[in-house]
Amino acid sequence: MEKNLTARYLAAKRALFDKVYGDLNDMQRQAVFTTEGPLLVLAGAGSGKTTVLVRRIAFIIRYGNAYFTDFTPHNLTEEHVADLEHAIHLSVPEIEQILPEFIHDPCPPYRMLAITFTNKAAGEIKSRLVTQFADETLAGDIWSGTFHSVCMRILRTYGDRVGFGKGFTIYDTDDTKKAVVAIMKKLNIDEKQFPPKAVITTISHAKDKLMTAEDFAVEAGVDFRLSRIAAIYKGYEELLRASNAMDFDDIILHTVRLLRENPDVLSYYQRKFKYVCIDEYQDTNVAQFVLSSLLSGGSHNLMVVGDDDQSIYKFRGATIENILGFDKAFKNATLIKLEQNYRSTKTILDAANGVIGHNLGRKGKSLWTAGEVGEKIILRKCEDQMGESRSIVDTIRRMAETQGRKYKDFAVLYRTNSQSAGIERALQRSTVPYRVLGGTRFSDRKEIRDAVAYLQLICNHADRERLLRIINEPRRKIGDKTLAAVAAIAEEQNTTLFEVMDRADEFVALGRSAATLKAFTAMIHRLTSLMDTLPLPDFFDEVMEQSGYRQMLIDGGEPEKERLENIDELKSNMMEYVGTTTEMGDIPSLVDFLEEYALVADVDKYDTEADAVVLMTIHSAKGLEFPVVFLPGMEDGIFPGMQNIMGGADDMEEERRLAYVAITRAREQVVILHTRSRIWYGQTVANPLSRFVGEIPEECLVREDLTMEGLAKAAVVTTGVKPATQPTSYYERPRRPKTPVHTDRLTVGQPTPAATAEARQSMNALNPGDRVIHATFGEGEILSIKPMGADKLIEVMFDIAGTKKLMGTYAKLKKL
DNA sequence: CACGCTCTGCCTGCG
DNA sequence: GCAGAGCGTG
Repeated sequence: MEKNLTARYLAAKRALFDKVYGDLNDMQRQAVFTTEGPLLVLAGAGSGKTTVLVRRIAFIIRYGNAYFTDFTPHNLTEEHVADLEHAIHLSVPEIEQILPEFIHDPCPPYRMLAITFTNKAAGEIKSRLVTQFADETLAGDIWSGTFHSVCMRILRTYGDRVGFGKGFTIYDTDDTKKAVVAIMKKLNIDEKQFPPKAVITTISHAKDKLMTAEDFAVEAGVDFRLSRIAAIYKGYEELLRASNAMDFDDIILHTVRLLRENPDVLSYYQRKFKYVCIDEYQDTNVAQFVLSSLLSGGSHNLMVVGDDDQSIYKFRGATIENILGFDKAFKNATLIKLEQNYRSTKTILDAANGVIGHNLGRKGKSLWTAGEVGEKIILRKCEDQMGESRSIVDTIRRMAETQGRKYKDFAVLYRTNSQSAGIERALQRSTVPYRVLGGTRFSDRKEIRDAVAYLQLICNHADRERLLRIINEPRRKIGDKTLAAVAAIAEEQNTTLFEVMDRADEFVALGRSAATLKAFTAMIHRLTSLMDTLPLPDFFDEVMEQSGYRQMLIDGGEPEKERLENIDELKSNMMEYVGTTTEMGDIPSLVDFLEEYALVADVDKYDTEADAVVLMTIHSAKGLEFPVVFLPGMEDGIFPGMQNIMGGADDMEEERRLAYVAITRAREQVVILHTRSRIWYGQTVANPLSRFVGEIPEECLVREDLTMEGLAKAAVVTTGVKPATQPTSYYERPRRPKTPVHTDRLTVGQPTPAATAEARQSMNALNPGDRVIHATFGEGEILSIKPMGADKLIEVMFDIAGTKKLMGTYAKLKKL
């Protein structure tokens, strides 16, 4: 009897939770309610991944392990259980009033850690958490951020334990490159034989795997190539140490080292974090995997969300094995798959499933939808990249007109940034508004880097790379010779460049340059003393004035105008930064700003509001969705790229995942484009259709041929081979079609140079119902007119020749 | 030391 | 096809 009551109580409780979370599907709900132990949520594209993540965090904070716990109050009565059973008929808000009685071991917000990859994702999680809680501060207490920001928060407290001073600097990829090149020069290593880019990638991947310079040297052994890189790695590490700086990889690496080497610190964080959640787990590398296990090592409540099929960042160190081997790495892990897709049509999902199904190394998911079949995927062949670009613009214009779509409904996603140029040109000629994402980032512009380098040097005089960057910018007549002398003295005295310059008059070797060098350090000292007395933007103005940087740009005149504007833009970023942070109470220091600046990428991110077609790489489109997606350049040699065709099977699988990501960005319509021939890196190539397109089920596709050949054939089909010599009796007798003929599979085209403005004009004047005359077919009546590319498909019922479909520009119809 | 010419090499890119 | 790097000259 007692046992029965308990069972009824638990069932009633779970039914109530199920009803309140009824807006989620079964799998999503299970993920939300599973709070204890390692949990892997395999979330397919568009399956509500972020929703689950956010709702689960909110659930744990509010109710703890309320759903799955078998805990029952000891004073359970028949009456109470009956009440609970009846409560199922109440409304959701009413039930929510009851739920607090089931709270079991809830988690205080500050013991919750949520890690994402991008600032954008972190921002989205934060804002969605705020809407989950009425109390904003509750959401604010949650530790949520990127891997790097979370690690920085830890390193800011304990950085000294791994040998970094308080104000350590973060080196970005450009600083790293300069440093590595400098080391290579010093070690006399030929840049031709060892391209710095490859060296940097190798070092970065070593760091991703938690390999130190010593580890790397051991692994390299006697291998000539690797041991040279090991030497560079070692020199680079020493340089970073001397500059009191870390690169991005180091931020993770040193945090792991800190936790591994300091049991007290590890134990503090393990006790602190009761729940750890990692987003985009398929993108994690070895270091991040180790970090996740360390931080969650106290409670073992590690939840990871990801999609092995969307792992597209192997090239920057991600190991798909983290997600594939999660259950092996964490015993008793729960696996939940989210396969219901709320984004795309059935056709799009069938296509995506068809493609990804060709991969072997995957957990195996199959997306499905309760939604509609939708439009077929258009597979369009164009003559060249010009035709490809134009047809995209034409289709956008047509769909905007006929389907009432907004421009922001369209995205053009390509494999490489270089593909954007042609499409941009076509868009520029039209009136279609567009934006291009990617390319040079704001923070990568030279003037921005220079300006920030001044600030960084002011904060950290030891910063060698930043000093070298701006020492002669503007020109101060401090050339390579002088700097080499300074560097030599610094080496000998085992001190920093700045220190030597500061005491330049003490070194005979510096001779006449001493005064110039001292003038420079004096300026930096002067600015350093101003640092804490002025508000940040005013201080920045002062730096730009005293350094002469602003004057240099002004003197540069018209060509430097944009740079000057960018400097002002940076200042307004600062004003914004000061404005937002002071609201939260702290007065932001220069150090705070620089850290934020190093960690937070550009502000000029994708703005969903502006009504414009958006162009970007498939990589940057991950996580986004659009009603209509164009995929130009679907050709073997472009996508998959040549280097992936030559590479191993793993590379091809990654490339295929990228194709999967591309297709699943679309909600309603995909247009795949390829060309007969195109100019690719200055060479004319005729690529075969992408192998990935061949993996899409044929019934998902509808083909269009806009090549010259295709158009010629279409013209033959619609207007007859040699119309003038064909007897009219050859054609069937007049007959109205019983049902409108579908034009789907008809090959249609855009106007060729032959299409004169005159032809277009006369075509535009035509309407269904008009009587027309054709050179060959004689008189007839227009049944319908459909836009096709830039042209029109006109269906005419001729009195003698029967019903024909004609391309407007070829048909030369005359209105009667 | 600054400018201009030629040569090369080229995918994707968060923090 | 184009941009950035490197080299040579005024």
